[in-house]
Amino acid sequence: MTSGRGRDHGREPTTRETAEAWESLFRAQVTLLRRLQRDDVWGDLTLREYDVLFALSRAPGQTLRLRDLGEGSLLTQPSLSRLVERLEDDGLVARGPVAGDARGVAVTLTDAGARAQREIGRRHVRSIHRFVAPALDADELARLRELTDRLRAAQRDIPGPR
Amino acid sequence: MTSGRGRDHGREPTTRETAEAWESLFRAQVTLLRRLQRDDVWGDLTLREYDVLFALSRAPGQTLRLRDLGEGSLLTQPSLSRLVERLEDDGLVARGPVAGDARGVAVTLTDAGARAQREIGRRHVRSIHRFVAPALDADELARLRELTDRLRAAQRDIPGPR
DNA sequence: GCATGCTCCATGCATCTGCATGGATCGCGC
DNA sequence: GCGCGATCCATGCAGATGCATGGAGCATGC
Repeated sequence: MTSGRGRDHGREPTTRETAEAWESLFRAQVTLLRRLQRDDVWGDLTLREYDVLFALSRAPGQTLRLRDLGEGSLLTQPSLSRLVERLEDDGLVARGPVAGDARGVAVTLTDAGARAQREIGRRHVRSIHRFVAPALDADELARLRELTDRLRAAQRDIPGPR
Repeated sequence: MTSGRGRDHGREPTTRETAEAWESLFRAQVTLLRRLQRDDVWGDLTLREYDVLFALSRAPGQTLRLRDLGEGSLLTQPSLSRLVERLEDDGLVARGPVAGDARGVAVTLTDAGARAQREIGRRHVRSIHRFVAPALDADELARLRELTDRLRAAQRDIPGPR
């Protein structure tokens, strides 16, 4: 009897298989992330600060609510709140009101912030290429991307602990 | 002309392809890690503390030098040093000398530490299965594991920034 | 044998993070 | 229009983290 899952037709993985695949993914990410962080491409910013600037650079109007910034963030809400405060002090982002919701805070990339993001981003992608390209060819990378995309996308449909 | 890379015969990926694959891997790990951390399986420990106990549980004699613990760790050397200090205060590990090197510190799992690792580990792998199994079938997980293993293994051969 | 540079670990200190909480606003039922 | 729980963000505070540095032992050359 097959399980009722939609697009997924192969054999259901065992607990061990899921654990081993997750550990491999986890270790690969940790190893690579540490190398990327050590690479001298970050200027005065940390990876987490750059990540916020990057998210803003992709957003329409280079603006996001604090809430939405927190969605894919590595930080908790209070930490993100203060990180944005520091970025504002450095002139890289500006905070403003959200139309139609007086609780919200809209975070916008300033010109200086956009410049910083572009410069760091350019160096960062070269750094990525240096570490990733020797390991996997184009087809393998496409497959890796597809699998990790699906892994992430599936999380939307799985209920949380609460 | 083909590049001189050994086992890798496919097309060399572009900078864009490496960056997009890395971002997908990165986001998947962050998303999943946050869900795993929220899951109530950790008792009094943090993920990083558990990770140290886990590494020790796999080591011969359940013992590792501080230096080796740091290899795959998420922490810097000083932070790891203090984390181990806390674990020792809690009775989960013991510190001792290293035979033949008076500089070294050998960290050993205590019985209580081994118990804690097993209990948390059991809950943790169930948690992993819950989040991963709905997303990918057994073949896909095996493929994902192979790709991430190779990605990580390749880092040994790539020179660092210094 | 000894000087010199390197490795391993610990510690002072500033900063960052998370937890708990609070204040303001929103949405919804009535 | 009003009450009440939920959402959004900020802040006090304790603890964890990283950077810079220091001290002790090791390894190498001479």
